[in-house]
Amino acid sequence: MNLLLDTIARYVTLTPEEQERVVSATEFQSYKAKRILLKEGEICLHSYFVIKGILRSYTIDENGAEHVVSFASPGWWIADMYSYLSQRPGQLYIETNEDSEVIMLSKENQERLYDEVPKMERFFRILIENSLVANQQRLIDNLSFTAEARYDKFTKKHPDLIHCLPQKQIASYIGVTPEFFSKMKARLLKK
Amino acid sequence: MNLLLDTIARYVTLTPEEQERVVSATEFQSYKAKRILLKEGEICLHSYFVIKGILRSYTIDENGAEHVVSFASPGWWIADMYSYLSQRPGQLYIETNEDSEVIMLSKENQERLYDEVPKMERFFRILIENSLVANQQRLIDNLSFTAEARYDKFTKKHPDLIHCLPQKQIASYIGVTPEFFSKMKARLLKK
DNA sequence: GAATACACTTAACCTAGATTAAGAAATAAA
DNA sequence: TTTATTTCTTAATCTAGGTTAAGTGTATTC
Repeated sequence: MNLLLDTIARYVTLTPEEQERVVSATEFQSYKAKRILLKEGEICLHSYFVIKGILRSYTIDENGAEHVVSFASPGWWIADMYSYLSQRPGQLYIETNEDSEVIMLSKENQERLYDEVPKMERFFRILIENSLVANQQRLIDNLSFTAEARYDKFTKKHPDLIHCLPQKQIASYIGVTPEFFSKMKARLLKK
Repeated sequence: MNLLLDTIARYVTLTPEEQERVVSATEFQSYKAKRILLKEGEICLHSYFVIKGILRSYTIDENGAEHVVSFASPGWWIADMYSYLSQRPGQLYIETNEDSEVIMLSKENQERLYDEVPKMERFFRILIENSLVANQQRLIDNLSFTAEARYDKFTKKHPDLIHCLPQKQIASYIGVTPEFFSKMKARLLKK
């Protein structure tokens, strides 16, 4: 449970009472591997802060192809932001990759927290700023780099994830098919 | 000058004194068409709220190709978010498309505003949430849709912009070359 | 521990979109 | 009004990455 408070402490300083309010606004939960927490068309009622394991979010397009939107390892949040913020049906799936533990925060409780503990509004503001920057960078990378360069960037940025994710998920994240990814990897080994 | 206060009023309610603080934290500026406000390698000192005209942000990749990251028409903000938030050299250019008027807000003044007028922290939090959602959607669209579908979405989402942007900028925004864009448009006309 | 499903590889062939090049239209500049 | 500069179009050719298909691990299930 401390991972959350430690993460918050990196951005804002909470009093013990404020920490208590944060804790009581959240809910602990653990899930088996391959458990789907959210499906397309559902409303994303919680955002998840990962304590243990790995979650991922993805869409399935009209041809049935899966596109990974994000991975979340311990210390990171995951949600269908559109659906969570608007409380309307979204397009994302959220699924555990392995046995996982999360802390759940509902939209209501988050809004209540903003009023009770204004520092939490700052905390989340900064978190979202960081997501926005990362996301924008990923967009730029997709527009201007080759698949090989994107893979290279991914391995450097997430050296830990490389080993515990199935290749097809990495392929999907960088935006290529598993077949092409496999071919590309073989090509890279020859160098 | 009222466009800014009106926009803010859509999300939070400010007292007259708070409005005054907002106004005095900002600075008005007008620019001729094709004026570059920010270059790659520079620090983005301000974020710009557009009153009149159109601005755009873009990167230039290693092959010299331009990639439009965003357009801003009246009522919208634009900045190199990475550089603005971190106050480090960024990779984006920001340029006026036409004669334009903007309201400028520096990072310092924005942070001061957060403390003086906490509602402004909420305002910007919501704004950034919206950007994040839009940006994530654009990423998904790039991964799962064809260029034609992305163009179609763009025309529906920004019917106003279609007519006042050079085609090559629209092509760049949706992620294709001007030549392919031209071919695609001709193809669409035949239907 | 056989059976089934799933992840990964390889290879032949295919296509959306890129590149190159050259001309036509439109803007701007002089 | 002419000249330059930039934008847009068209067409031929090329390529990064997709598709299809078949085969080889490797988990998972019963």
